[in-house]
Amino acid sequence: MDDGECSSPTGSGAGLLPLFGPSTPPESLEEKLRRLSAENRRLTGALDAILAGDRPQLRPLATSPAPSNAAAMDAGVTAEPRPRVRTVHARAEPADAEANILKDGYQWRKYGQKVTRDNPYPRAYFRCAYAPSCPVKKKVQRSAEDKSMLVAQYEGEHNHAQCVQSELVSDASTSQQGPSGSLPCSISINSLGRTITLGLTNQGSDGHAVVGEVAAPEFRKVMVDEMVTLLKNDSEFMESLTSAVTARMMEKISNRIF
DNA sequence: CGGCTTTGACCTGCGC
DNA sequence: GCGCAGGTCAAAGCCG
Ligand SMILES: [Zn+2]
Repeated sequence: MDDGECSSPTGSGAGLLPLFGPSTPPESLEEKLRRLSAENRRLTGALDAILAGDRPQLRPLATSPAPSNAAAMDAGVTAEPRPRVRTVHARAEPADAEANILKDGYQWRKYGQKVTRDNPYPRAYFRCAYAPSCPVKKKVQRSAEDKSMLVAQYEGEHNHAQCVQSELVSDASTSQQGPSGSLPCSISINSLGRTITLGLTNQGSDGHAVVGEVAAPEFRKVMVDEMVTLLKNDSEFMESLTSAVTARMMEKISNRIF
């Protein structure tokens, strides 16, 4: 194989937090909107705070096969191997998804492939092509439900640069985050953080109807706008979308990509 | 000829 | 101690 294009390792925090969920039975749309606005303001504040000062404090949320890294250590900044594990959900071309190839801009050397228990698709194990100087590893596996989605798990950080940053479309869909959203909505954020695509997938890999795309400078504003619009249309959908947006935002924040 | 994928074997942690 | 499941090794082979 050969490389060619590159992209940014859009790492994502491993945390999906149950922000919404508990109470939402009888609530006026207006009140809901106010609540969400407040929530958004809170998150914005948190974002600013985190962006202002470096705070590497992440929520150690375990997905399914949590690594044996306790990560409970703090202040110990010695020569810790930094077991940072980032999970990235990304869309891929059908051909790439079939071959478990995730274009992230780095050169990888495949060293194994196994079938896992709960996922019918095999999991591919990659190591960074820059032999042991760069100890980064990644596992790529197709999503069980959405066959066009690749779930990559990065471990470690690269110690070198890559060539070009290509557009890695990282996705967050409600199908993977808790019971709060069963609607098939999703949000995709370009790896450069320039554009945001809100989508409504139709249970399958092909039905990806783009709802809107916005530029980054108006990120928050448009996000709130979108929330309002969708709220007017369908509050349930909005809730799902909010969940997705929040998760994705937390991921972005965690990795300080902006 | 060199680097990389392929693929089954091997290793290891963990639960019973 | 055994078996399972996930992770890695390494021999063989493919391809430029
Ligand atoms: Zn690397």
